Amino acid sequence: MPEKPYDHQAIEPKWSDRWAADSHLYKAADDGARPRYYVLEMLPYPSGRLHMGHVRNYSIGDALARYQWMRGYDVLHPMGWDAFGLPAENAAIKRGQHPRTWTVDNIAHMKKQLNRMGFAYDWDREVSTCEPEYYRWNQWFFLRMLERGLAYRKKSLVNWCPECATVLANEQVVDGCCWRHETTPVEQRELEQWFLRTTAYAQEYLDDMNLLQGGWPERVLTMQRNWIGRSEGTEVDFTLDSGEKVRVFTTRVDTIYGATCVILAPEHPLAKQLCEGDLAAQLKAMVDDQGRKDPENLQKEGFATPHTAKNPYNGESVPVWIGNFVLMGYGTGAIMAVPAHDERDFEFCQKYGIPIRPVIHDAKADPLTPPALPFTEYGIVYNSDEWSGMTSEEARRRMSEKAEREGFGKAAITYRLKDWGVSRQRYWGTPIPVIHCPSCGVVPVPDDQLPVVLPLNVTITGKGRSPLESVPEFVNAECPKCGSAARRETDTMDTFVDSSWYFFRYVDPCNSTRPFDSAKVKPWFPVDQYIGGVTHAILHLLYSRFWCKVMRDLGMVDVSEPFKNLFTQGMVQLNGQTMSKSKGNIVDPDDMVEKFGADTCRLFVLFAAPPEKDMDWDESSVEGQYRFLSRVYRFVTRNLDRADFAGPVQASNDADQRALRKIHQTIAKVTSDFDNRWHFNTSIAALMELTNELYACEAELSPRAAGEAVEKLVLLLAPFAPFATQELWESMGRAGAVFRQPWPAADAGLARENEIEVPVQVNGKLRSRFVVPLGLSKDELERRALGDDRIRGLLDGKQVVKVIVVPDKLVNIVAK
RNA sequence: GCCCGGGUGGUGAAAUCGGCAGACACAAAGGACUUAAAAUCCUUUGCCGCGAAAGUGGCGUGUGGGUUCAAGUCCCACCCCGGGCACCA
Repeated sequence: MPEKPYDHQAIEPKWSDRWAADSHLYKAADDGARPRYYVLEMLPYPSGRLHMGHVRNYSIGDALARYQWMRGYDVLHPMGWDAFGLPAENAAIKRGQHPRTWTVDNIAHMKKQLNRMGFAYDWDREVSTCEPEYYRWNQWFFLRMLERGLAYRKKSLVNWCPECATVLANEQVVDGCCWRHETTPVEQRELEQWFLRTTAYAQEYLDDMNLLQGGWPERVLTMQRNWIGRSEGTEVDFTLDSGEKVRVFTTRVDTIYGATCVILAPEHPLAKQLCEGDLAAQLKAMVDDQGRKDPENLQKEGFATPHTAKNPYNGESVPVWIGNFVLMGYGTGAIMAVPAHDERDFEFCQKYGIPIRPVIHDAKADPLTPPALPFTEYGIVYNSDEWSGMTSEEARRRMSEKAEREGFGKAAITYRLKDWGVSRQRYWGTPIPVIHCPSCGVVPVPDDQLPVVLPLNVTITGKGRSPLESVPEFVNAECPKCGSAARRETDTMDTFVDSSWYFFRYVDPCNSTRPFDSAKVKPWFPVDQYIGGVTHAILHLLYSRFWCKVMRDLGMVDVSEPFKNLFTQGMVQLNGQTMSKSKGNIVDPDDMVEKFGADTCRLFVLFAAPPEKDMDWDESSVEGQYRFLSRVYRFVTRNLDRADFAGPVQASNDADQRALRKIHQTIAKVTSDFDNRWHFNTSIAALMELTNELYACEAELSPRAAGEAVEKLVLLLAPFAPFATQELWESMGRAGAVFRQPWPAADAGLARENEIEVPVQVNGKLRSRFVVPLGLSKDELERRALGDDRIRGLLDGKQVVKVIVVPDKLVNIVAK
């Protein structure tokens, strides 16, 4: 058969249409004995177009899924859609387009694009988080949390993005600005908001990290650890002169004899009482100022109150100050200042002339030489009554015990993590299912009235109130308890709620009586491999861990952690900036797909860099991938006539042996890349090497060897280039989907080289090489190396001190 | 400031366990085929020398030291780039 030119435009649409109409090809068996579950981190947003960042992400997951299929595993690899409350959606509504219609249209477009790219998702398990049915289960979860005290409503200072006109979670504030609007500083507003008690599991997040160790990147675990911010310390009550107690938190109770004042956060509830007259105004000014701190150049400021507080350990009364650097949101909102042993306290007390009294000395230094201040390390306690002479560690423990025994404090653990503020004043999101009744208060919407759906006749103003408030049909409700007129909650949930559990819903996407059937979920969990960007290390990935633990406590799942393995792929950057639709610097795959085809496009993104590495977008080398695919295509098509696919494989000549060796070396290489490190750039390089080798010995190949070459080449390439390989598979007269074929096994015997070139070094410098049979003994290698003509010349007049022989690797002669 | 990554040809990169640095590509140059072009195929290509040539010598993985027969890889110090954290008591 003559070779055929590779024509992606003829081949690819043919298969993408067939696959789209035949989606059961992708369906994994529910009763598979050893299923694998691969999830690509949440979903393209239907408001955006597919860009190269997505293509890279999906190409990685797709190659893995196809490989696992070929290894005989049932693989669940579904796809879903998220709707974000983005300006784009809001703009659609403003244009008078129904947001749902608009979204559905965009999903259809996105699906077409993904289909055109040949990504092998299980479309039947698609989950769309913007569906009322998904809202229903978000609401159902919310109500379960409300019942258990895991959801609550509280008035508090919250982050407000003026651009989004909504509240943000702490996790969504980046450098004091909104994560979506990097130049818009976040304001602090006091609002009544809904929270989810993520802190209930603070310790569990840390403890369960040993389930994730090894499977998650260390970097992500560290970020979460920092974010959770566990500190062990002591809470101690200082007694105010007014008789009231003020509780401080410290990790260094061993330094308490060095406490020379107590400092309260300006927002501390006691601060108002302690500041009268002029001080009240000063306090108010400081509280107002707290909201718009410039994180870059913060100055420590404070002022003294006329009050004192008594240290329960030494009975000393120290002045009470108000300080802007003391955070209300951490610990108790009050500290004891030990300027000698804390850098911040030192700076503050020096500025205001507050005494500095050292009580810890360096264990390695002379006790009589005071340490350079501030001395913040552990050491030996002195000047501290009966505690003097103890190590810091011992004093911390025993002083905490005393506090507890005598009732003025206790050992305490504090976390930096705060509860998740989920209220949003956006249109787009799951309505929070409660009703405010003038007589009954906050009343949950009964389960049988779920879902509470978003109204359609809404105007988006972008002003500071939820758009839902202006829709009377939505707002006006009846109290489920007493039946009187009531007001429906107009806050919607953060859309991170959607992404917190969608991968459970994938398993049972059409369930209309529960979020999912636990029995169906069981065999698939935890997710074997989750693939996504590192950007969600402390957002989505922490929320998902929270949700999973809640579901476990509800008895719905029997895993504590949702994702066994996490892979964070590198970002695709354009001119140094991460490609993202919010920045508008996206590169659409359409042009490349049109010109070179989806297979080329996928090969290209996989070949450009290992998947965990960030890559700068530069498509100048894409033609090389097209050439490679064409070379493969031509090799296969022109060898089809003579190729013999049946019977035992045997080398009948040198060319056969060369080809078979390379084939099996390549199988081993690609297999190990899949099993170990996913460096598909080297897998593809190995396939190019194989192709080059096959071209070189093509003329002499026996029919059986040619058949073997064709078959293995096509199978090995199948995870990366599904369209071309499917076409070739069919042209080979084979039936079915190529990615359902068994993955080829490497034959170590055929892969073995029988000769090897061994370099010879003299004093570590390469001087010669010679070819020897593989497995030659050390002695023989040494004898041959020393007998080499070039080496003999170089060693002339020198003394051979030592010969290092690494069998099948190298010989190094040390000579003087 | 603290904690992670990373720094290799003109470019993307490879070297997986301390063993031939630059695989595989891109780009470039030259050649074959062609009336011509495209496509394809072949050759050269880390840097600096010597040689008419086959060859051959030196240098070379951010910098400076060290360990080792042998270092891109291990150790110490430093520089640069990227990311995370940063009044968390």
